[in-house]
Amino acid sequence: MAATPLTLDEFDHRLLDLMQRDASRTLTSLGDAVGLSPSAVQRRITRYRRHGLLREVAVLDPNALPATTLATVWVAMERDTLRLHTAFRARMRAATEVQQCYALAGEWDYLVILVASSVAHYREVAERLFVDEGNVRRYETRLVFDTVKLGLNLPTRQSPRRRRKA
Amino acid sequence: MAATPLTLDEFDHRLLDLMQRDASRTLTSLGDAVGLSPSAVQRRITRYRRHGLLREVAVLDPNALPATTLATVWVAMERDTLRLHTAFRARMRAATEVQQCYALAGEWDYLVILVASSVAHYREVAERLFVDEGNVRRYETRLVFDTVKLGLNLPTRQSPRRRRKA
DNA sequence: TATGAAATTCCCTAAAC
DNA sequence: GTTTAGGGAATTTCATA
Repeated sequence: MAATPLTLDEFDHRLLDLMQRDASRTLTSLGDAVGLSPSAVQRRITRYRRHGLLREVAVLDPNALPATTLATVWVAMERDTLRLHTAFRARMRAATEVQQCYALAGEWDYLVILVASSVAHYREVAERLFVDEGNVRRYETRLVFDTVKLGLNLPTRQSPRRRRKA
Repeated sequence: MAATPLTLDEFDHRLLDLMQRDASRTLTSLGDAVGLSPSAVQRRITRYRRHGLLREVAVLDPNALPATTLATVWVAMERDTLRLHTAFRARMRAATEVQQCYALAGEWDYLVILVASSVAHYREVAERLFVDEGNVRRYETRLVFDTVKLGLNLPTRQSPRRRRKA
């Protein structure tokens, strides 16, 4: 999916940066910020969407929601079979409680970030996701007691922006 | 911030669920989905925003972006001083390379998810965030080589939805 | 092949009920 | 909560460099 190159110019970088912070801005406001007409902005955004580069979502503040239990889990698989990994990944993608899942290099195969409505609910989910299927050799849970920062902003440039001072 | 209770009814739960998946839907479309008029939907969304519960952001597909290096870092602090923790958290929130930061229970104090444009860039960032300040006792990095799932969807209900079968 | 300006349509927003 | 009406934004069309 989304194997298209899609060349980005400076306008694109600035637009994507702005939209990752706030996707509710109007085309006019975005255009003013980058020096483009609303039409031009809209055409570019349409292109991002068509290429599967961009989607818009609502982000909720976990602290405004009562009884939200977050947990981080590192997972080591039993064997390195492609089949087992594929099944595991499908399970992660399908589970609504899984917020994020990353394949890692090193001692642990995966990092999973889970959300549940209580610790009891978390145990239930962990049992279902990591024990019942039998592919998991070992997993370790660390409960989150505070979310310090929450976002998904990605840099769109190849190199970090130059700073005045190193 | 956002210490308001804010009672949610079934309409709210369904709306928040839909918007976490796709925030670009129109009020009419959302209203049709939950059985409410566009105006009613709009009033509710306005309320979410006023309470700081909801914001809208654009999410980019990391696989559509070349040269995106993701890394997970667990961090143990030198001492348990409130002052040191506060400073650390402020640094995490300020750094654009930090996608997420969670305070953990157990052996490690924090889990940080970082994004950089290259491994070299990552090293530079890690040096700046975890070494230069001197509050960090130990940190361990695991590079991400594949993003299996990426989202921030939170359940808004106290209990998980009942299933037909346990 | 990109742009910006104008016209149209549609949606958001705020009334009144 | 819904229906209504008005203003504003998104989208299309068009002329242009």
